[in-house]
Amino acid sequence: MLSKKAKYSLNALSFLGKRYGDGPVLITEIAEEENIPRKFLEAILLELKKNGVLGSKMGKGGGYYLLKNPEDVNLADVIRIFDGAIGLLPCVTHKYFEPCEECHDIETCGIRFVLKEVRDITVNALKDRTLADIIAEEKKRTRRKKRS
Amino acid sequence: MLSKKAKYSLNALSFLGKRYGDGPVLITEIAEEENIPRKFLEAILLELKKNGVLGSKMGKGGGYYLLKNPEDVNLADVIRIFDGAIGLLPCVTHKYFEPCEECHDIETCGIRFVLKEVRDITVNALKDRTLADIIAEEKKRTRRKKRS
DNA sequence: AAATATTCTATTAGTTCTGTAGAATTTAAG
DNA sequence: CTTAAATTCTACAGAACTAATAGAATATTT
Repeated sequence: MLSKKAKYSLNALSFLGKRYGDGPVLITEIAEEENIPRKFLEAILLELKKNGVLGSKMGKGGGYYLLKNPEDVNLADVIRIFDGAIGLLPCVTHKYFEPCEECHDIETCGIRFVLKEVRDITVNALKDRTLADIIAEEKKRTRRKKRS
Repeated sequence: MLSKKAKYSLNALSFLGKRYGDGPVLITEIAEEENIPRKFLEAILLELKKNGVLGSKMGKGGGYYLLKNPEDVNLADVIRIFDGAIGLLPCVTHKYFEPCEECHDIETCGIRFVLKEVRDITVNALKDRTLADIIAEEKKRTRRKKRS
């Protein structure tokens, strides 16, 4: 399961994705529109900035904005910022690698091998999907709903 | 990431899978062999029994044993027992379904649709893999290592 | 009856998660 | 150069969850 931070970050990024190229957007506006606690959102946006996803402008007329095109922001990268590794065990990740204490031999561990396959499948699925997909899907469904 | 309970359960089940058909195995033996805290393992095995994965026998000569063939125990079912839903959001699961509080409209939510796709991919990968795969992989790697 | 195991009930220390409060800093505009 | 409007930084706190332990109760075999 995603943490609230990771989930809220997807909400905020989708919102900023729709505004891509329009200049800074206020934290308050994002918070109100996406139903995210204002102060909590502050920390989230700051973290996204530190990780090179968002840019910001301080002072009057300031706010946050997406740095990259929505189709260049994949979900694996975003989720990892807040929730860390996507794999189910530390020993099947690259960045957060750590051997299990209880493991006899990491080289022959069957659990590790099988869960590594699962990790690769999931990570690839998340890497293949971007903010642009989320935005496009929402637009498609909204249109379809309005027509009926 | 898997909880310790889920991880330990895979260790214990792999161990019991190798003993499938040999009758009850002592908690203590599993705990020692798999480096799992004895008392903690008790709770895990009991949970696996309540979920129809293991059988047990009390008293002298008792212990735990796998009820089904290792190739009929898939990883999705095991993981769900301890860690609940595999999907990244409550709104993309069946059993643990719950709408997000912050969501405007669950029917048009793009995040939901995209993460539902990812969920299905991951769940299918876990359903396709069983205790038999873990055991076979471990044997293969142990043989290969011994030869060299 | 004794020995051996599982089963049940409670508890606890530590960590993480979600969220809040308030002060400090930066920027734009008048 | 002052004021208003923003982000940024530091600190904290309650709630929930995790990992693990302790001990008594129950069941089974010999």
